[in-house]
Amino acid sequence: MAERLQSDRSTAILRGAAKLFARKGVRSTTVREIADESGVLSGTLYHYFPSKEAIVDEIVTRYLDALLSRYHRALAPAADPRARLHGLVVASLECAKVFPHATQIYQNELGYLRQRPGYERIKAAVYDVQQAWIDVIEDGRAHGVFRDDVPPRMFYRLIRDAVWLSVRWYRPDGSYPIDQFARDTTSVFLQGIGR
Amino acid sequence: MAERLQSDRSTAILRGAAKLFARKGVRSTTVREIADESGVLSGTLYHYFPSKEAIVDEIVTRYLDALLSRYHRALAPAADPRARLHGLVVASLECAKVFPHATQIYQNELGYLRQRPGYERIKAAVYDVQQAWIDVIEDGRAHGVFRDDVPPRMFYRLIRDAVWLSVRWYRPDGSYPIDQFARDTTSVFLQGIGR
DNA sequence: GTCTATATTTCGATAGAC
DNA sequence: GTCTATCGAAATATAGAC
Repeated sequence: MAERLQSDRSTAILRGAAKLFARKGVRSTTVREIADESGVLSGTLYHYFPSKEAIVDEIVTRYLDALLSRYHRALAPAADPRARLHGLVVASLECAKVFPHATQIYQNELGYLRQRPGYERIKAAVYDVQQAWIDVIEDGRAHGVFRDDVPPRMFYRLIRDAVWLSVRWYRPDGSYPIDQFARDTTSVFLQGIGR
Repeated sequence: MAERLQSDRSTAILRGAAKLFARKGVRSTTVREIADESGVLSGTLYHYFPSKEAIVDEIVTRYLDALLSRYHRALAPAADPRARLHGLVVASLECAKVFPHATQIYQNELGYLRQRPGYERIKAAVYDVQQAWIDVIEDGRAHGVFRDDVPPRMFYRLIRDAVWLSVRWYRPDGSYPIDQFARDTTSVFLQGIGR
């Protein structure tokens, strides 16, 4: 049997914590609840993580790494700004499907994380995510395929919020599969930004 | 000098609490912090409100009342679905300008409020807000001015999230005034949903 | 490596003087 | 009506047995 890179306990704790953080918020979730959800007792948590905050940081950091990795894969092959924008939407939604809880934590608790020591560690990743969108939008304007009467940052924020917040209500199922959802989202925004 | 309908202390507490709730979340805000922000000491809070939760309820209830009032004024005169959709966007953004903190609390903490006793009081108002958007969108489809290849609830959620979350980053100023912002938002979504 | 038991801190809320 | 002082509950984190 192959060795695991990470102990099962550690990942179980991260999973359980992410589920609760997403549902109730970081501050409203107690370490005892995390322990219950993970199948251990509260003291055991501190064998794997130095604090509750360290668990949040680990969840968000892993999520951002996965997101940026998908962005790079999605952006490389496509040259057309419209295809690249679609690629970012699909990559974000696929990442939200794999990490639904981390996605929700990221967009719900970013303001809270920002004013805490240790935010520097994830600050760069947050910036890179934003810049990926801005680059595509400005490129589309430069090539004349996106309208230029709306500020790029404005459009970025509109589509970002719409895509990110979908984790609050969208649940993939047979009647409305994720690829259809991604097509609809891109369709509305591409038509909205197009000229 | 005219009598005030509400004591200055009470409104000061509501203002201070809303500011902190919006920035840090309800659960992360302590009653002592609310007292500091409001210029009183913690014991005094309980002369005006029975609990911290009661303060949240009051903030959200007042906000929803103001929002629905604006919706009714905005929807009455316009018959065209496009004009009515624009009216909802403008009404929401104007309300967000007057009550920026309450707007943020509403969209950040609704999940938290939902699972608390006393949610029944605001449940109806939340439903009315949603229904106002759905009605306009379905009306636009029926009249053939909105595209019919995207589910109405899907479109409602896209535009709702984009409009509501603007309070996280949009601050009205001279270089990008609120009416321009409202026109841009409506423009993108109307072009996105149009056919 | 996991648990039991508990130390320590912080929070919401209350009591009572003024 | 406001403040001082504090209670009791709940939370994070630690100590130490096994």
